[in-house]
Amino acid sequence: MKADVDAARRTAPDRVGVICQALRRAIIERALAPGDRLPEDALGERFGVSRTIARHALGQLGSEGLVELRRNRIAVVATPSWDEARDLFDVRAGLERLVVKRLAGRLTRAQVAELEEGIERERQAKGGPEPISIRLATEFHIRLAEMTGSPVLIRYVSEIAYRCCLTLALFSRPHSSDCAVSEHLEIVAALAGGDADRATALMDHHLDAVAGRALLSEATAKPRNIMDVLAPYALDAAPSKGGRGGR
Amino acid sequence: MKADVDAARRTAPDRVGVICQALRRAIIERALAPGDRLPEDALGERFGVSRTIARHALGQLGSEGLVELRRNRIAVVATPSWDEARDLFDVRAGLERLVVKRLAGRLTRAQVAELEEGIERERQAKGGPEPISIRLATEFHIRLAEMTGSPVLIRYVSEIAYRCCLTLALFSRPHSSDCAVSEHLEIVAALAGGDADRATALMDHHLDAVAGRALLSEATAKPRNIMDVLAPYALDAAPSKGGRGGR
DNA sequence: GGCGCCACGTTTGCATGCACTTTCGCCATG
DNA sequence: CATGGCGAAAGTGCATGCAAACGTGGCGCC
Repeated sequence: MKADVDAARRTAPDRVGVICQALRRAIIERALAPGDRLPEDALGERFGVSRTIARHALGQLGSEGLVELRRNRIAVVATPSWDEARDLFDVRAGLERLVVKRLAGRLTRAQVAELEEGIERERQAKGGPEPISIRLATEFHIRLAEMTGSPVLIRYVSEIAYRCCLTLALFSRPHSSDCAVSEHLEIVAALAGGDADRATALMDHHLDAVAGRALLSEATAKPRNIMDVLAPYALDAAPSKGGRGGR
Repeated sequence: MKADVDAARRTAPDRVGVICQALRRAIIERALAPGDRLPEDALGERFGVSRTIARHALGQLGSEGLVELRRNRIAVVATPSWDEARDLFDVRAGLERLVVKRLAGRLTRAQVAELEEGIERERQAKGGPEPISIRLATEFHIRLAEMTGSPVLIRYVSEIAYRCCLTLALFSRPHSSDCAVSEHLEIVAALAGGDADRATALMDHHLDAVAGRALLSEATAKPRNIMDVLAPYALDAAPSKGGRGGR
């Protein structure tokens, strides 16, 4: 019955999902940069699982476009070309238009509050480390998608948002997410006000602006020890050191 | 370089992909119906591979939403609910609008010919077995997406088109794809003529019509999920526990 | 006769092992 | 000094083995 379900949940760690999420986070916060190598066994060792699991996780991320898988070769964090980046942002704009269309005038007071709270966190993080800002900004868009209640939309927007982060890591200049806060606020205001046209226009402009800021120059990749970078992300996933990790 | 790539291709059977494609086709042609069980070892035996590969393929299809994976349980072909079906068609319309917007007025003569040739095949198959018609109609939409040259769009449209086939298998009445041929022709004509507005309108109408024919009402649906069938009967019999399982 | 429990077969979860491929350092050669 | 080939090391591709979990049939108990 209920207890059995709970027991099943407790004994169902879904380690593949945990690793995927950890890697996604690492990518979104730029701990992992495009081109970084992700060998199966190093990954497995880091997360305390066998290659089988690590391999599965890589397969998943590969199908999401975050990781490049080539046969007989080490998986690497995807390195989108400039064209792909433009394409990504373009499709993303289309998808997020769908999101705001569904949301305009339909947000509950609680949802608006939740969004504004998130934006407040963005504002507070503005002075702090850039990766956090990027993560928070991305989470805003994903939270928006989640509020549509459409599983497909949620999946696609999340996926493409992560991939866009990847392109930002490649092409953007340092202070590229400055105005995101006010733009996010405006979008929420338009949504709360039920002005669908204004909301879509704002969202379009917002993404255009992000893409414009992002796709101007080309940055240089900086090689380093990827597995060390992963350490903090492995902490709440690996069985080592009993450090319980919520989430 | 080119030679290396070719060599890699030759020695790269990519059996996971082969199995995925086979299953996708089986689903699209209704050889596999929602709820059908897909045990790993049966699959592996059928395709001459080990469970490892079959498992990988199932994971892939699971992330595409074609297969339902529950921990420690046999994978089954996905059984979308009526709400999910509506959502699917809605998002699909949005995506395909993006496709026609990109394509309007940009199709080469060869591409138009290719599309019309495909539609001709659809017309010829009209008298034949229904699964073939469905497959051809779906391939039209996928081919359209492919012509955008946008990998993301291609992936999303393909995926969602396959999933829509699944909902058709569940909810549609026998002769539901009759008018698809003429509607497809009109869309191609509008695209070739460069009339983006008309093309999007036609595509909207087309998908609306397909969804309408398919999803007429919840009442006409013929759900195969026995538990769902029983739900109304359980209402005055069961104590409470309206809890729909899963996910 | 109905109900609950247990034990068995089936199926998945995961790790490991082996074969094959790629990569890279090293040495011989021009 | 540059270069080309070779061999070891590293890494992936895949199958198989074992343990745990699920579902089911049978049995005993009420």
